[in-house]
Amino acid sequence: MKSKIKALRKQHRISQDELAEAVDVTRQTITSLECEKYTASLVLAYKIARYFHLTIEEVFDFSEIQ
Amino acid sequence: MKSKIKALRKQHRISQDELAEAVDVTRQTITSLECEKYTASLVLAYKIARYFHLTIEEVFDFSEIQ
DNA sequence: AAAAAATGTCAAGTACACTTTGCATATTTT
DNA sequence: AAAATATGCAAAGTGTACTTGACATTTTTT
Repeated sequence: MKSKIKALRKQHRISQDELAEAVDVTRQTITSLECEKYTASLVLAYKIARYFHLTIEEVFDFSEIQ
Repeated sequence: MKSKIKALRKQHRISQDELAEAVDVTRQTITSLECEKYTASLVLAYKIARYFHLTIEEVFDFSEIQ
């Protein structure tokens, strides 16, 4: 699923490692989300959105669903 | 994870079966979410929220995270 | 230019979201 | 009260989110 994670991360000038630690997953998980290898779980989506002070819907792109 | 799914479904006077069909999962999945057997995927959470014309954050309870 | 930090990827393993089928009980409708 | 509909649950299977560890390449810093 497309998302603004990479763009938000760059705006905040933090590495994948820093974001990973902040939301309590491995760096590999962040890489996979940014490269659209798979879709975040609901809880991880929430943690990432909250980290950037945004809503889930603001971070993830649901336009291609259904 | 706690959610307002059951309450919203009753407000809308639809069965688990109807909601399941609307969001393209089995009735068992809806039962499991309502009984907190597991947490919806991001995509399913979105579909359910959209069905009720709400945001994901309005339907699911993230207050117990972290 | 060299060193350090950041990123992408691969492979194998674990945990859990979701399916399918089927049955038992509860609730609603007739 | 009987019939129909709705709900809860169990067990076994599939797919995928996420982990771990390790390596190669790119980007940034010195």
